Amino acid sequence: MRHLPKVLIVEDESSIAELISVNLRHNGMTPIWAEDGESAQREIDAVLPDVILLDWMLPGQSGVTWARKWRNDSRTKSVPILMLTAKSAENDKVSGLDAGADDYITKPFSTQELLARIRAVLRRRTPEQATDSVTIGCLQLDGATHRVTVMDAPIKIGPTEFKLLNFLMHHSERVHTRSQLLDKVWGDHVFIEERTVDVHVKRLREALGVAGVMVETVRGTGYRLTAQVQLGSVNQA
Amino acid sequence: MRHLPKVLIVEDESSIAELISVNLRHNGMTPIWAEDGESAQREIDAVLPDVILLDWMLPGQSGVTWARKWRNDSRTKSVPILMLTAKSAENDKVSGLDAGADDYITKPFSTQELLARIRAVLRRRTPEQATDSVTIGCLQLDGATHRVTVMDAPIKIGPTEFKLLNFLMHHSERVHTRSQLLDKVWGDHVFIEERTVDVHVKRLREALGVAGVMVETVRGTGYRLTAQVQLGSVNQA
DNA sequence: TTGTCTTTGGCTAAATGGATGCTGATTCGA
DNA sequence: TCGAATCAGCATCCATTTAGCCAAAGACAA
Repeated sequence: MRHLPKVLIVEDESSIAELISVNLRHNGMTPIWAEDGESAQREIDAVLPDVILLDWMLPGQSGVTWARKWRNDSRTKSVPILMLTAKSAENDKVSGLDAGADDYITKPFSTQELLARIRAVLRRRTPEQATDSVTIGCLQLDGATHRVTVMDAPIKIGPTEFKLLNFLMHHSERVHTRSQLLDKVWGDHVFIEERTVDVHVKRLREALGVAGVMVETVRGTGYRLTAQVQLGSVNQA
Repeated sequence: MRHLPKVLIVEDESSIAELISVNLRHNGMTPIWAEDGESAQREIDAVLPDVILLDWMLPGQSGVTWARKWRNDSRTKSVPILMLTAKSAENDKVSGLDAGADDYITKPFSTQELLARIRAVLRRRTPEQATDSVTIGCLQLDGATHRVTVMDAPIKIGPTEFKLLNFLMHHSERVHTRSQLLDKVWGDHVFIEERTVDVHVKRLREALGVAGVMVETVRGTGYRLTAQVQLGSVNQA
């Protein structure tokens, strides 16, 4: 059973917020209302929502400011934001998307459209990022502290390589195609060339040093992390 | 040869359709153009496309209607649909998402974006290949890790030999003619010399080392994988 | 701004796939 | 039993595919 998606509505007009809430509730979602950015922040601190509906016009700081703030916070970075903009002011769209909104909806909007778009962003699978620690062979990764050690020696590793390694270690001894890696590590809404995975694999190997050989290429298929490193070719002598 | 993804473009404006077609063709896809829903339906009946690009505004029934129809048809149910919506008609953008579209793109769009989304949608929908594992005698093949072991020793094997072995192991103790193998392992659309199977069987035997004898030749017929290896020659005894 | 990280595209080396022709083995009829 | 016909094994060549790698451009944060 899937949990009910929590939708944080940041909207100063209570009538609109109420209207949206009723609709969301009728469609199996849990609305949470905040009338300004500050209280929205408190709600986010308490429970991380699945989607944020953000009014462009808010008392105090504008919605764009909050969007940018949340987008920069690692905790809320991956929460989709839908901007509600008045009229179809083109500039709003630009700055809204610029601030990191995932979509924008112009008021007045039909509830059908709103629901459809919320569902659309919910449908996107966010990348899996486990935060526990794993050990594979001489490799050790701590999800909480973002630290990787090879034979107890800490190594320097970039953010993407970390995410990639995190996924591979949680799903080791198994081949992943580049597509699967893009979906699982980057998320399925990103538009990235498959070959880009190669580059990150290369850099991951580089960063791992001697343990780099644990990242194996499975030609024609993808990549695999293994503890059982093939030392030489084992076919007939 | 990998099959080119077929993209059905349902768009009444020939200039746009042409533009998209050119771009698709340049990126290794096969565009098929239909002016309206009816002809699109005919194209679908003929050959099932891999993706449908559907204009929201169509003569006759609107795109949403067709999307819903295709989404409910078992044959087309799993074909991803990308809706093309006109930006000017903000209010009309009651999205086709609820009708079952997988994504939507607002016109005008960049060709980059269009291609990226098509690729993303193709990636997402690609079914996983069988990843179970089989054991025949001392031979073991694991689809998930893409590994083959002979007496627990991993062996090096190329993609085609892997597929061949995978098939043979799933259908062991049975003779397969060369053309059956071509159909089942290579696919029934390829045109390859039957003798080429011999070459791959040879390479497979080589890769299997001592277990190579498990791949038996049935003269005049084809090949068979067996656990009960005949040790001596079986001529007149 | 600068420096770091990400992404892309191109180039190259290596691996792989497929065809072909030769050779040895097997079958079968005379 | 011999010899022709057939069939599979095998080596090798060439074209294609694929992954590694690099450099440059873009994004982004400090």
